[in-house]
Amino acid sequence: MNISEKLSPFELVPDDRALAIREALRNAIVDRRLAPGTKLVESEVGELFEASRTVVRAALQMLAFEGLVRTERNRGAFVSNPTPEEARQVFASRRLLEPGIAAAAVDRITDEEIEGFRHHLKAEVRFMSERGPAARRAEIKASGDFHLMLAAVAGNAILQRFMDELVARSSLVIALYGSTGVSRCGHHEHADILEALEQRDAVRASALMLHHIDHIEADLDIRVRDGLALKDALHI
Amino acid sequence: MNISEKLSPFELVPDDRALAIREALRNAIVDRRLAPGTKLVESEVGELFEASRTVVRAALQMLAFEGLVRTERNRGAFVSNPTPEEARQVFASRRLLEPGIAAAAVDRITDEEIEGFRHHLKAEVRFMSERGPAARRAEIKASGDFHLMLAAVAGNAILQRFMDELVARSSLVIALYGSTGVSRCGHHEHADILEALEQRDAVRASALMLHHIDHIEADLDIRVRDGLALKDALHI
DNA sequence: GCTATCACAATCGTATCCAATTCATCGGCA
DNA sequence: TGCCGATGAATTGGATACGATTGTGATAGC
Repeated sequence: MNISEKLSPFELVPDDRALAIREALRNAIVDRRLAPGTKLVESEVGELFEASRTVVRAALQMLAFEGLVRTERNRGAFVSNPTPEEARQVFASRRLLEPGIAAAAVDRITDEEIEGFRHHLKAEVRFMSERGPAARRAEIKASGDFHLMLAAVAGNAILQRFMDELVARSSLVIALYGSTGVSRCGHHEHADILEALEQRDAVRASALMLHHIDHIEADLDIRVRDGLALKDALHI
Repeated sequence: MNISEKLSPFELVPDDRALAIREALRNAIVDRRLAPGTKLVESEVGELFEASRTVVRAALQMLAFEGLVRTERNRGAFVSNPTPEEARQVFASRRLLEPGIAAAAVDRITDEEIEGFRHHLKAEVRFMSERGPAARRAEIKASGDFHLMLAAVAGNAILQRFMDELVARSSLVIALYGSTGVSRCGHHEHADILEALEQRDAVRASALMLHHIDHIEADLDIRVRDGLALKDALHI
Protein backbone atom coordinates (compact mmCIF):
# COMPACT_ATOMS: atom_id res chain seq x y z
CA MET A 1 0.00 0.00 0.00
CA ASN A 2 1.46 3.31 -0.88
CA ILE A 3 1.48 6.41 1.18
CA SER A 4 0.03 8.85 -1.23
CA GLU A 5 -3.09 6.79 -1.24
CA LYS A 6 -3.37 6.87 2.52
CA LEU A 7 -2.99 10.58 2.70
CA SER A 8 -4.44 11.83 -0.50
CA PRO A 9 -6.29 15.08 -0.06
CA PHE A 10 -9.54 13.38 -0.87
CA GLU A 11 -9.70 10.54 1.53
CA LEU A 12 -11.94 7.76 0.53
CA VAL A 13 -15.35 8.53 1.90
CA PRO A 14 -16.36 5.71 4.18
CA ASP A 15 -19.77 4.31 3.56
CA ASP A 16 -20.49 5.11 7.13
CA ARG A 17 -22.06 8.50 7.06
CA ALA A 18 -21.10 9.45 10.58
CA LEU A 19 -17.47 8.86 9.69
CA ALA A 20 -17.87 10.91 6.54
CA ILE A 21 -19.32 13.83 8.45
CA ARG A 22 -16.60 13.52 11.04
CA GLU A 23 -13.97 13.66 8.34
CA ALA A 24 -15.54 16.67 6.69
CA LEU A 25 -15.85 18.58 9.93
CA ARG A 26 -12.38 17.54 10.96
CA ASN A 27 -10.90 18.89 7.78
CA ALA A 28 -12.86 22.09 8.11
CA ILE A 29 -11.67 22.59 11.66
CA VAL A 30 -8.07 21.77 10.92
CA ASP A 31 -8.16 24.06 7.90
CA ARG A 32 -9.70 26.73 10.05
CA ARG A 33 -12.64 27.15 7.78
CA LEU A 34 -14.48 26.68 11.05
CA ALA A 35 -13.13 29.09 13.61
CA PRO A 36 -12.54 27.99 17.20
CA GLY A 37 -15.59 28.69 19.31
CA THR A 38 -18.01 28.22 16.43
CA LYS A 39 -21.13 26.49 17.54
CA LEU A 40 -22.00 23.38 15.63
CA VAL A 41 -25.77 23.09 15.72
CA GLU A 42 -26.85 19.54 15.16
CA SER A 43 -29.78 20.32 12.94
CA GLU A 44 -27.75 22.72 10.81
CA VAL A 45 -24.96 20.24 10.26
CA GLY A 46 -27.49 17.57 9.55
CA GLU A 47 -29.22 19.66 6.95
CA LEU A 48 -25.89 20.45 5.39
CA PHE A 49 -25.00 16.81 4.99
CA GLU A 50 -28.54 15.64 4.46
CA ALA A 51 -28.38 13.49 7.51
CA SER A 52 -30.50 13.30 10.59
CA ARG A 53 -29.39 14.59 13.94
CA THR A 54 -28.73 11.07 15.13
CA VAL A 55 -25.82 10.53 12.84
CA VAL A 56 -24.56 14.08 13.31
CA ARG A 57 -24.49 13.50 17.03
CA ALA A 58 -22.34 10.43 16.53
CA ALA A 59 -19.89 12.45 14.45
CA LEU A 60 -19.76 15.23 17.01
CA GLN A 61 -19.18 12.76 19.77
CA MET A 62 -16.19 11.35 17.93
CA LEU A 63 -14.77 14.80 17.41
CA ALA A 64 -15.28 15.56 21.08
CA PHE A 65 -13.23 12.50 21.91
CA GLU A 66 -10.44 13.75 19.71
CA GLY A 67 -10.51 17.08 21.45
CA LEU A 68 -11.42 18.96 18.30
CA VAL A 69 -14.81 20.00 19.58
CA ARG A 70 -15.97 20.58 23.07
CA THR A 71 -19.45 19.64 24.11
CA GLU A 72 -21.32 21.21 26.97
CA ARG A 73 -24.33 19.55 28.38
CA ASN A 74 -27.58 21.03 27.11
CA ARG A 75 -25.63 23.69 25.25
CA GLY A 76 -24.17 21.91 22.30
CA ALA A 77 -20.88 21.38 20.53
CA PHE A 78 -18.32 24.07 19.80
CA VAL A 79 -15.14 24.02 17.81
CA SER A 80 -12.42 23.62 20.38
CA ASN A 81 -10.60 26.71 21.51
CA PRO A 82 -7.40 25.37 23.03
CA THR A 83 -6.14 27.21 26.05
CA PRO A 84 -2.44 28.01 26.32
CA GLU A 85 -2.13 25.20 28.81
CA GLU A 86 -3.71 22.75 26.41
CA ALA A 87 -1.44 24.01 23.69
CA ARG A 88 1.58 23.29 25.82
CA GLN A 89 0.30 19.85 26.63
CA VAL A 90 -0.19 19.05 22.98
CA PHE A 91 3.42 19.83 22.25
CA ALA A 92 4.69 18.13 25.37
CA SER A 93 2.91 15.00 24.17
CA ARG A 94 4.41 15.29 20.74
CA ARG A 95 7.87 15.70 22.20
CA LEU A 96 7.40 12.42 23.94
CA LEU A 97 5.98 10.50 21.00
CA GLU A 98 7.53 11.74 17.83
CA PRO A 99 11.23 11.15 18.42
CA GLY A 100 10.38 7.54 19.13
CA ILE A 101 8.18 7.39 16.08
CA ALA A 102 10.97 8.73 13.93
CA ALA A 103 13.34 6.13 15.30
CA ALA A 104 10.83 3.37 14.65
CA ALA A 105 10.26 4.64 11.14
CA VAL A 106 13.96 4.30 10.36
CA ASP A 107 13.69 0.56 10.83
CA ARG A 108 10.70 0.12 8.61
CA ILE A 109 10.73 2.72 5.89
CA THR A 110 10.89 1.41 2.34
CA ASP A 111 12.36 3.02 -0.72
CA GLU A 112 8.91 3.59 -2.09
CA GLU A 113 7.90 5.39 1.03
CA ILE A 114 11.00 7.55 0.86
CA GLU A 115 9.99 8.46 -2.64
CA GLY A 116 6.54 9.33 -1.35
CA PHE A 117 8.07 11.63 1.23
CA ARG A 118 10.14 13.37 -1.45
CA HIS A 119 7.04 13.95 -3.45
CA HIS A 120 5.29 15.32 -0.41
CA LEU A 121 8.12 17.69 0.41
CA LYS A 122 7.91 19.12 -3.09
CA ALA A 123 4.27 19.91 -2.47
CA GLU A 124 5.15 21.57 0.80
CA VAL A 125 7.63 23.82 -0.97
CA ARG A 126 5.03 24.68 -3.55
CA PHE A 127 2.51 25.75 -0.94
CA MET A 128 5.15 27.79 0.85
CA SER A 129 5.86 29.80 -2.25
CA GLU A 130 2.24 30.59 -2.91
CA ARG A 131 0.36 33.48 -1.37
CA GLY A 132 -3.02 33.79 0.17
CA PRO A 133 -4.96 32.15 2.95
CA ALA A 134 -5.78 29.05 0.93
CA ALA A 135 -2.12 28.32 0.31
CA ARG A 136 -1.40 29.04 3.94
CA ARG A 137 -3.97 26.52 5.04
CA ALA A 138 -2.64 24.01 2.58
CA GLU A 139 0.82 24.61 3.96
CA ILE A 140 -0.26 23.95 7.54
CA LYS A 141 -2.08 20.84 6.45
CA ALA A 142 0.81 19.52 4.38
CA SER A 143 3.17 20.17 7.23
CA GLY A 144 0.99 18.11 9.51
CA ASP A 145 0.64 15.40 6.92
CA PHE A 146 4.38 14.91 6.95
CA HIS A 147 4.18 13.90 10.57
CA LEU A 148 1.20 11.67 9.93
CA MET A 149 2.97 9.93 7.10
CA LEU A 150 5.87 9.27 9.40
CA ALA A 151 3.55 7.82 12.02
CA ALA A 152 2.03 5.59 9.37
CA VAL A 153 5.46 4.33 8.40
CA ALA A 154 6.28 3.54 12.01
CA GLY A 155 3.64 0.84 11.78
CA ASN A 156 1.98 1.23 15.15
CA ALA A 157 -1.73 1.78 14.74
CA ILE A 158 -2.17 3.05 18.28
CA LEU A 159 0.56 5.63 17.99
CA GLN A 160 -0.79 6.58 14.60
CA ARG A 161 -4.15 7.36 16.11
CA PHE A 162 -2.57 9.37 18.88
CA MET A 163 -0.65 11.33 16.29
CA ASP A 164 -3.79 11.88 14.27
CA GLU A 165 -5.28 13.58 17.25
CA LEU A 166 -2.17 15.52 18.20
CA VAL A 167 -1.53 16.80 14.71
CA ALA A 168 -5.11 17.92 14.33
CA ARG A 169 -5.00 19.75 17.61
CA SER A 170 -1.63 21.22 16.71
CA SER A 171 -3.16 22.72 13.61
CA LEU A 172 -5.75 24.41 15.78
CA VAL A 173 -3.07 25.64 18.14
CA ILE A 174 -0.89 26.94 15.34
CA ALA A 175 -3.83 28.71 13.78
CA LEU A 176 -4.68 30.28 17.12
CA TYR A 177 -1.29 31.11 18.50
CA GLY A 178 0.91 31.22 15.43
CA SER A 179 2.60 34.59 15.44
CA THR A 180 4.46 34.84 12.18
CA GLY A 181 2.69 31.94 10.56
CA VAL A 182 4.19 28.57 9.87
CA SER A 183 7.86 28.67 10.55
CA ARG A 184 9.75 28.90 7.32
CA CYS A 185 12.41 26.56 8.58
CA GLY A 186 9.79 23.85 8.77
CA HIS A 187 10.43 22.54 5.35
CA HIS A 188 14.16 22.35 5.76
CA GLU A 189 13.73 20.45 8.95
CA HIS A 190 11.40 18.01 7.29
CA ALA A 191 13.98 17.53 4.56
CA ASP A 192 16.69 16.95 7.14
CA ILE A 193 14.59 14.37 8.91
CA LEU A 194 13.96 12.61 5.64
CA GLU A 195 17.69 12.57 5.00
CA ALA A 196 18.29 10.91 8.35
CA LEU A 197 15.63 8.36 7.49
CA GLU A 198 17.32 7.60 4.20
CA GLN A 199 20.60 7.09 5.97
CA ARG A 200 18.89 4.83 8.47
CA ASP A 201 20.23 7.01 11.25
CA ALA A 202 17.72 6.55 14.04
CA VAL A 203 19.52 8.66 16.59
CA ARG A 204 19.83 11.59 14.27
CA ALA A 205 16.27 11.24 13.03
CA SER A 206 14.83 11.36 16.52
CA ALA A 207 17.10 14.21 17.58
CA LEU A 208 16.10 16.22 14.53
CA MET A 209 12.47 15.51 15.21
CA LEU A 210 12.77 16.71 18.77
CA HIS A 211 14.37 19.94 17.65
CA HIS A 212 11.78 20.34 14.97
CA ILE A 213 8.96 20.15 17.49
CA ASP A 214 10.78 22.58 19.74
CA HIS A 215 11.05 24.98 16.83
CA ILE A 216 7.40 24.70 15.94
CA GLU A 217 6.43 25.46 19.50
CA ALA A 218 9.00 28.23 19.82
CA ASP A 219 7.49 29.97 16.81
CA LEU A 220 4.20 30.20 18.61
CA ASP A 221 3.10 32.90 20.94
CA ILE A 222 1.39 30.79 23.52
CA ARG A 223 -0.08 33.31 25.86
CA VAL A 224 -3.43 34.13 27.25
CA ARG A 225 -5.00 36.59 24.91
CA ASP A 226 -6.63 39.60 26.44
CA GLY A 227 -10.36 39.50 26.14
CA LEU A 228 -10.28 36.24 24.27
CA ALA A 229 -9.55 34.39 27.46
CA LEU A 230 -12.31 36.31 29.13
CA LYS A 231 -14.80 35.48 26.47
CA ASP A 232 -13.39 32.00 26.62
CA ALA A 233 -14.00 31.74 30.31
CA LEU A 234 -17.63 32.68 30.32
CA HIS A 235 -18.91 31.90 26.92
CA ILE A 236 -17.00 28.96 25.52
CA MET B 1 -23.54 -15.77 27.16
CA ASN B 2 -25.33 -13.84 29.80
CA ILE B 3 -23.62 -10.69 30.84
CA SER B 4 -26.10 -9.64 33.47
CA GLU B 5 -24.39 -11.59 36.22
CA LYS B 6 -21.00 -10.18 35.52
CA LEU B 7 -21.83 -6.53 35.94
CA SER B 8 -22.35 -5.21 39.39
CA PRO B 9 -25.38 -3.06 38.68
CA PHE B 10 -24.53 0.18 40.35
CA GLU B 11 -21.02 1.48 40.10
CA LEU B 12 -22.27 4.69 38.60
CA VAL B 13 -20.72 7.84 39.91
CA PRO B 14 -21.03 10.47 37.16
CA ASP B 15 -24.41 12.01 36.57
CA ASP B 16 -24.09 11.47 32.87
CA ARG B 17 -25.56 8.08 32.26
CA ALA B 18 -23.59 7.32 29.14
CA LEU B 19 -20.39 7.98 31.05
CA ALA B 20 -21.63 5.84 33.90
CA ILE B 21 -22.36 2.94 31.59
CA ARG B 22 -19.02 3.39 29.92
CA GLU B 23 -17.28 3.28 33.28
CA ALA B 24 -19.14 0.20 34.40
CA LEU B 25 -18.44 -1.67 31.17
CA ARG B 26 -14.88 -0.49 31.21
CA ASN B 27 -14.31 -1.81 34.70
CA ALA B 28 -15.98 -5.06 33.81
CA ILE B 29 -13.79 -5.49 30.77
CA VAL B 30 -10.58 -4.54 32.52
CA ASP B 31 -11.43 -6.84 35.38
CA ARG B 32 -12.22 -9.58 32.91
CA ARG B 33 -15.66 -10.10 34.25
CA LEU B 34 -16.51 -9.67 30.59
CA ALA B 35 -14.39 -11.99 28.51
CA PRO B 36 -12.85 -10.86 25.22
CA GLY B 37 -15.16 -11.66 22.37
CA THR B 38 -18.32 -11.29 24.42
CA LYS B 39 -21.03 -9.65 22.43
CA LEU B 40 -22.52 -6.55 23.98
CA VAL B 41 -26.09 -6.36 22.79
CA GLU B 42 -27.40 -2.84 22.98
CA SER B 43 -30.84 -3.70 24.23
CA GLU B 44 -29.46 -6.08 26.86
CA VAL B 45 -27.04 -3.56 28.26
CA GLY B 46 -29.75 -0.95 28.14
CA GLU B 47 -32.13 -3.09 30.09
CA LEU B 48 -29.44 -3.80 32.64
CA PHE B 49 -28.81 -0.14 33.26
CA GLU B 50 -32.36 0.93 32.69
CA ALA B 51 -31.33 3.08 29.80
CA SER B 52 -32.43 3.20 26.22
CA ARG B 53 -30.33 2.01 23.34
CA THR B 54 -29.47 5.59 22.48
CA VAL B 55 -27.36 6.15 25.54
CA VAL B 56 -25.93 2.64 25.43
CA ARG B 57 -24.75 3.26 21.89
CA ALA B 58 -22.98 6.39 23.03
CA ALA B 59 -21.19 4.41 25.71
CA LEU B 60 -20.23 1.67 23.27
CA GLN B 61 -18.97 4.21 20.80
CA MET B 62 -16.69 5.66 23.43
CA LEU B 63 -15.38 2.24 24.32
CA ALA B 64 -14.80 1.50 20.66
CA PHE B 65 -12.73 4.65 20.45
CA GLU B 66 -10.63 3.47 23.33
CA GLY B 67 -10.09 0.15 21.67
CA LEU B 68 -11.78 -1.80 24.44
CA VAL B 69 -14.62 -2.95 22.25
CA ARG B 70 -14.74 -3.57 18.57
CA THR B 71 -17.82 -2.73 16.58
CA GLU B 72 -18.77 -4.35 13.33
CA ARG B 73 -21.31 -2.74 11.15
CA ASN B 74 -24.73 -4.33 11.42
CA ARG B 75 -23.33 -6.94 13.75
CA GLY B 76 -22.79 -5.15 16.99
CA ALA B 77 -20.13 -4.53 19.60
CA PHE B 78 -17.79 -7.12 21.05
CA VAL B 79 -15.31 -6.97 23.86
CA SER B 80 -11.99 -6.47 22.18
CA ASN B 81 -9.78 -9.48 21.65
CA PRO B 82 -6.34 -8.02 21.11
CA THR B 83 -4.16 -9.77 18.60
CA PRO B 84 -0.51 -10.41 19.42
CA GLU B 85 0.38 -7.57 17.11
CA GLU B 86 -1.93 -5.20 18.92
CA ALA B 87 -0.50 -6.38 22.21
CA ARG B 88 2.99 -5.53 21.03
CA GLN B 89 1.83 -2.12 19.85
CA VAL B 90 0.29 -1.38 23.21
CA PHE B 91 3.57 -2.00 24.95
CA ALA B 92 5.60 -0.22 22.31
CA SER B 93 3.41 2.81 22.94
CA ARG B 94 3.86 2.57 26.65
CA ARG B 95 7.61 2.32 26.26
CA LEU B 96 7.50 5.61 24.42
CA LEU B 97 5.22 7.43 26.82
CA GLU B 98 5.83 6.25 30.31
CA PRO B 99 9.51 7.01 30.82
CA GLY B 100 8.72 10.57 29.87
CA ILE B 101 5.73 10.61 32.15
CA ALA B 102 7.84 9.37 35.01
CA ALA B 103 10.38 12.09 34.37
CA ALA B 104 7.66 14.72 34.27
CA ALA B 105 6.17 13.39 37.47
CA VAL B 106 9.45 13.91 39.29
CA ASP B 107 9.16 17.62 38.75
CA ARG B 108 5.63 17.91 40.01
CA ILE B 109 5.00 15.28 42.64
CA THR B 110 4.07 16.56 46.08
CA ASP B 111 4.69 14.99 49.44
CA GLU B 112 1.03 14.22 49.75
CA GLU B 113 1.03 12.40 46.46
CA ILE B 114 4.05 10.40 47.55
CA GLU B 115 2.11 9.41 50.62
CA GLY B 116 -0.76 8.37 48.37
CA PHE B 117 1.56 6.17 46.37
CA ARG B 118 2.85 4.53 49.52
CA HIS B 119 -0.66 3.75 50.54
CA HIS B 120 -1.38 2.33 47.13
CA LEU B 121 1.68 0.10 47.19
CA LYS B 122 0.55 -1.37 50.47
CA ALA B 123 -2.71 -2.34 48.82
CA GLU B 124 -0.83 -3.91 45.96
CA VAL B 125 1.15 -6.06 48.38
CA ARG B 126 -2.04 -7.11 50.08
CA PHE B 127 -3.62 -8.26 46.85
CA MET B 128 -0.48 -10.13 45.89
CA SER B 129 -0.59 -12.14 49.07
CA GLU B 130 -4.21 -13.14 48.62
CA ARG B 131 -5.40 -16.09 46.59
CA GLY B 132 -8.19 -16.55 44.14
CA PRO B 133 -9.33 -14.94 40.91
CA ALA B 134 -10.87 -11.92 42.64
CA ALA B 135 -7.58 -11.02 44.28
CA ARG B 136 -5.85 -11.65 41.03
CA ARG B 137 -8.10 -9.19 39.23
CA ALA B 138 -7.66 -6.69 41.99
CA GLU B 139 -3.92 -7.10 41.66
CA ILE B 140 -3.97 -6.44 37.95
CA LYS B 141 -6.18 -3.43 38.47
CA ALA B 142 -4.08 -2.02 41.27
CA SER B 143 -0.97 -2.51 39.22
CA GLY B 144 -2.51 -0.51 36.41
CA ASP B 145 -3.71 2.14 38.78
CA PHE B 146 -0.16 2.80 39.84
CA HIS B 147 0.65 3.85 36.31
CA LEU B 148 -2.50 5.93 36.04
CA MET B 149 -1.70 7.72 39.26
CA LEU B 150 1.70 8.54 37.89
CA ALA B 151 0.16 9.89 34.71
CA ALA B 152 -2.16 12.04 36.78
CA VAL B 153 0.77 13.45 38.71
CA ALA B 154 2.56 14.31 35.49
CA GLY B 155 -0.14 16.89 34.91
CA ASN B 156 -0.76 16.46 31.20
CA ALA B 157 -4.40 15.74 30.53
CA ILE B 158 -3.73 14.48 27.03
CA LEU B 159 -1.08 12.02 28.11
CA GLN B 160 -3.29 10.99 30.96
CA ARG B 161 -6.03 10.06 28.55
CA PHE B 162 -3.63 8.14 26.36
CA MET B 163 -2.44 6.26 29.40
CA ASP B 164 -6.00 5.55 30.45
CA GLU B 165 -6.47 3.79 27.19
CA LEU B 166 -3.14 2.02 27.19
CA VAL B 167 -3.46 0.74 30.72
CA ALA B 168 -6.96 -0.54 30.06
CA ARG B 169 -5.81 -2.33 26.95
CA SER B 170 -2.80 -3.67 28.79
CA SER B 171 -5.07 -5.26 31.33
CA LEU B 172 -6.85 -7.03 28.53
CA VAL B 173 -3.56 -8.13 27.04
CA ILE B 174 -2.23 -9.36 30.37
CA ALA B 175 -5.40 -11.28 31.02
CA LEU B 176 -5.19 -12.85 27.58
CA TYR B 177 -1.50 -13.51 27.23
CA GLY B 178 -0.28 -13.55 30.83
CA SER B 179 1.55 -16.83 31.27
CA THR B 180 2.51 -17.09 34.89
CA GLY B 181 0.26 -14.32 36.02
CA VAL B 182 1.29 -10.86 37.03
CA SER B 183 4.99 -10.76 37.47
CA ARG B 184 5.82 -10.93 41.11
CA CYS B 185 8.60 -8.42 40.68
CA GLY B 186 5.99 -5.85 39.70
CA HIS B 187 5.55 -4.54 43.16
CA HIS B 188 9.22 -4.15 43.84
CA GLU B 189 9.63 -2.25 40.65
CA HIS B 190 6.81 0.06 41.55
CA ALA B 191 8.46 0.63 44.89
CA ASP B 192 11.77 1.35 43.22
CA ILE B 193 10.14 3.86 40.92
CA LEU B 194 8.50 5.56 43.84
CA GLU B 195 11.87 5.75 45.53
CA ALA B 196 13.35 7.47 42.50
CA LEU B 197 10.43 9.90 42.55
CA GLU B 198 11.05 10.71 46.19
CA GLN B 199 14.68 11.38 45.43
CA ARG B 200 13.66 13.59 42.55
CA ASP B 201 15.85 11.51 40.28
CA ALA B 202 14.22 11.87 36.88
CA VAL B 203 16.80 9.89 34.96
CA ARG B 204 16.56 6.95 37.29
CA ALA B 205 12.78 7.09 37.43
CA SER B 206 12.42 6.95 33.69
CA ALA B 207 15.03 4.22 33.34
CA LEU B 208 13.29 2.13 35.97
CA MET B 209 9.99 2.67 34.27
CA LEU B 210 11.36 1.52 30.96
CA HIS B 211 12.72 -1.64 32.51
CA HIS B 212 9.49 -2.18 34.32
CA ILE B 213 7.51 -2.10 31.11
CA ASP B 214 10.00 -4.43 29.49
CA HIS B 215 9.55 -6.83 32.35
CA ILE B 216 5.79 -6.74 32.15
CA GLU B 217 5.92 -7.51 28.47
CA ALA B 218 8.60 -10.15 28.92
CA ASP B 219 6.37 -11.98 31.36
CA LEU B 220 3.74 -12.34 28.69
CA ASP B 221 3.50 -15.08 26.16
CA ILE B 222 2.49 -13.03 23.18
CA ARG B 223 1.85 -15.61 20.54
CA VAL B 224 -0.92 -16.60 18.28
CA ARG B 225 -2.93 -19.20 20.10
CA ASP B 226 -3.88 -22.28 18.20
CA GLY B 227 -7.55 -22.50 17.57
CA LEU B 228 -8.20 -19.24 19.34
CA ALA B 229 -6.72 -17.32 16.46
CA LEU B 230 -8.75 -19.43 14.10
CA LYS B 231 -11.95 -18.89 15.99
CA ASP B 232 -10.87 -15.30 16.25
CA ALA B 233 -10.47 -14.99 12.54
CA LEU B 234 -13.83 -16.29 11.58
CA HIS B 235 -15.98 -15.56 14.54
CA ILE B 236 -14.83 -12.26 15.97
C1' DG C 1 -27.49 -37.99 3.84
C1' DC C 2 -25.84 -33.65 2.30
C1' DT C 3 -26.27 -29.13 0.34
C1' DA C 4 -28.76 -25.12 -1.20
C1' DT C 5 -32.57 -22.02 -0.64
C1' DC C 6 -35.85 -19.53 1.83
C1' DA C 7 -38.19 -17.52 5.59
C1' DC C 8 -38.00 -15.86 10.15
C1' DA C 9 -35.97 -13.97 14.26
C1' DA C 10 -32.65 -11.06 16.29
C1' DT C 11 -30.24 -6.97 16.12
C1' DC C 12 -28.44 -2.88 14.23
C1' DG C 13 -28.82 1.86 11.81
C1' DT C 14 -31.41 5.81 11.41
C1' DA C 15 -35.41 8.98 11.51
C1' DT C 16 -38.62 10.99 14.16
C1' DC C 17 -40.88 12.36 18.29
C1' DC C 18 -41.31 14.40 22.94
C1' DA C 19 -39.56 16.32 27.20
C1' DA C 20 -36.06 19.17 29.44
C1' DT C 21 -32.99 22.89 29.33
C1' DT C 22 -31.08 27.13 27.84
C1' DC C 23 -31.17 31.73 26.17
C1' DA C 24 -33.13 35.92 24.88
C1' DT C 25 -36.66 39.05 24.73
C1' DC C 26 -40.17 41.64 27.00
C1' DG C 27 -42.84 43.72 30.54
C1' DG C 28 -43.39 45.02 35.38
C1' DC C 29 -41.68 47.39 39.21
C1' DA C 30 -38.74 49.78 42.35
C1' DT D 1 -33.47 54.14 34.28
C1' DG D 2 -32.04 49.79 35.70
C1' DC D 3 -32.98 45.31 37.57
C1' DC D 4 -35.70 41.10 37.92
C1' DG D 5 -38.84 37.55 36.75
C1' DA D 6 -41.89 35.53 33.28
C1' DT D 7 -42.68 33.87 28.70
C1' DG D 8 -41.48 31.72 24.39
C1' DA D 9 -38.43 30.16 20.73
C1' DA D 10 -34.47 27.34 19.80
C1' DT D 11 -31.83 23.45 20.80
C1' DT D 12 -30.31 19.51 23.07
C1' DG D 13 -31.02 14.81 25.54
C1' DG D 14 -33.18 10.76 25.26
C1' DA D 15 -36.92 7.25 23.84
C1' DT D 16 -39.18 4.99 20.46
C1' DA D 17 -40.49 3.34 15.94
C1' DC D 18 -39.37 1.37 11.63
C1' DG D 19 -36.67 -0.29 7.77
C1' DA D 20 -32.33 -2.86 6.74
C1' DT D 21 -29.07 -6.40 7.46
C1' DT D 22 -27.38 -10.50 9.25
C1' DG D 23 -27.48 -15.09 11.12
C1' DT D 24 -30.09 -19.32 11.71
C1' DG D 25 -32.99 -23.04 11.30
C1' DA D 26 -36.22 -25.49 8.51
C1' DT D 27 -37.34 -27.47 4.28
C1' DA D 28 -36.85 -29.08 -0.28
C1' DG D 29 -34.05 -30.98 -3.82
C1' DC D 30 -30.21 -33.69 -5.34
